[in-house]
Amino acid sequence: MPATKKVRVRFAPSPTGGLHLGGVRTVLYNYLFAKQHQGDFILRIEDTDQSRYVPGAEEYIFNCLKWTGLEPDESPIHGGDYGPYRQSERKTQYRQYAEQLVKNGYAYYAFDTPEALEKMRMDFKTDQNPSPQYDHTVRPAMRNSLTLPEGEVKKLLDENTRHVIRIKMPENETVSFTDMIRGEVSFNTSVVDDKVLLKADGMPTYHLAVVVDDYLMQISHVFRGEEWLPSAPVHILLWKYLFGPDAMPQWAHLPLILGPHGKLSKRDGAKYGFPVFAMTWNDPKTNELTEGFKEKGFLPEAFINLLAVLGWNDGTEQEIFTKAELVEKFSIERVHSGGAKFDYEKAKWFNHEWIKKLQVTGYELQVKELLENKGIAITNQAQFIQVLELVKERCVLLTDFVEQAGFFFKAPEKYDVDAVKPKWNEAKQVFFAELIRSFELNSNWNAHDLETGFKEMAAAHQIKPGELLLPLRIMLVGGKFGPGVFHIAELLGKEETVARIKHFLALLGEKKEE
RNA sequence: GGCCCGUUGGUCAAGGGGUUAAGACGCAUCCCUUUCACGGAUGAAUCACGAGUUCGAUUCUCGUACGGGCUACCA
Repeated sequence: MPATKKVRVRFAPSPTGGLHLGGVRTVLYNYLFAKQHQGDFILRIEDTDQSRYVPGAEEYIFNCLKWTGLEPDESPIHGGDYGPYRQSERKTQYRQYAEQLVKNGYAYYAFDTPEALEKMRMDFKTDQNPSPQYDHTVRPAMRNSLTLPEGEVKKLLDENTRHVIRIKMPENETVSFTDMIRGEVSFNTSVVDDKVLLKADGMPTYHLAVVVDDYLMQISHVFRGEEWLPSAPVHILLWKYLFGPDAMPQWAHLPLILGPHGKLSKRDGAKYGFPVFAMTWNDPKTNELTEGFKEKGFLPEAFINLLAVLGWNDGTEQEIFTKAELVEKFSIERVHSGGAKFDYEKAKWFNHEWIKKLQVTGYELQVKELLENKGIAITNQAQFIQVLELVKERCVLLTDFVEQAGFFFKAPEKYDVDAVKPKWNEAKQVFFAELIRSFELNSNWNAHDLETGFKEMAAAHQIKPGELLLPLRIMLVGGKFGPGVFHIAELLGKEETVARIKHFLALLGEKKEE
């Protein structure tokens, strides 16, 4: 009996589409647990259902893991000693385990056609039992190696008749196990059906494949979504029959992340306007584009932070965690057992906190790209960094930088003239004309001196600074937003500041004449 | 329908027989800021229900209700 098995955990997605929040959180918890215990985190691709294969989905999953910084130690592309890491490439090894189960009386061949199964469901359907299962009560009525004479079974097998292998669930046994989150969970085998283990195409189903692969890959802990809880007894039994209970990993079934009406879905995201996928997913079949958290403007640091505390906390008031802190503090026992509704407002708050917290060099490249996509070119790198520093506390999403920082590098296209015009007068016109001259002669171009000079001049003209500040802001920014006006002027530089004032004055002149 | 899991403000949640039942998001009001944010202060809002155990239950037990998941040769 291994006293301390090396920690080896895995995330096992099937490559069928976008990677949603719940999936990323499962990755996160697995990753954190592995790193905390100096263990390995493995990515295994569960592509046993060829009918659901989606090209590009696997590569997409890798990209998501890369973006979130939760990269596996072993995977189809990272390699490792327990490969191959795609179940489709492991196909040949599953059959022997299924046959072994048959030989030992724990499983059987079933020759029922899809039509026969359909008929069974119709025949056994009652009001009390609207969806009959292939279980110990119906299997005597079906065509399988338990009901057919031995000779006929052999003949069918020899003729290569299409068949599956099903687990033979005990009629009345209690299967129980300790879930690291929920404590003891138990099931009566009489209500669990005879799950197919090996499909007619020779591929294993999830149930056989997870157990075999987790064994072969020496997985020590299985953390997966709560939706797997009902099939846990099948897996427990398979472990017992195949490898003995001592080899079995420890289990934890993670609570679901809920949308407004149940399990969070892509539909919820579309309907309520928030992303559900880590990164944008382009479905090659429908060509449908679903925006992800990355493209929406989330920082990976914020994304894993908000996911970590959706269902877990360390018992203190801390909410902002770095990845390193999470590795140190995470504990699977403190994960909630109840599902958590996803709150997009709070998610944005996390991102805002991270934008403020992080060095701007941590995301300047992405912001630059966003600006360039809007036709705003960055030429002065030093100025760019200063601008980001100045406006970052006003940005909740990375995409907000376009509005908050864009005007520094490209003059506004639209001006909120209406905010100025009604109160415009000759005195202000004179003031700004003089301001231009004064600015042009200025040799101390910094926010503080600019402000003092501006106020002195206002006093000389007997105009309250407040009445002049807003017009100046509109001239430089185009609207009523942004940091302090003189900080803006400082970063804009003398020439650009003067040019924008002149331009706006000219604009005002035109409008006046209308 | 059956099985399983769950239930502390609108949301995330701490707490686990005796508490003024933390904190965060969001919301409201005020302060700061002659813009918008940040920040600060204050406020409204919670233990699903019913029994039982107990001197005392939000906390333990049992029911009920509600929510969710599963019920495929999908994962």
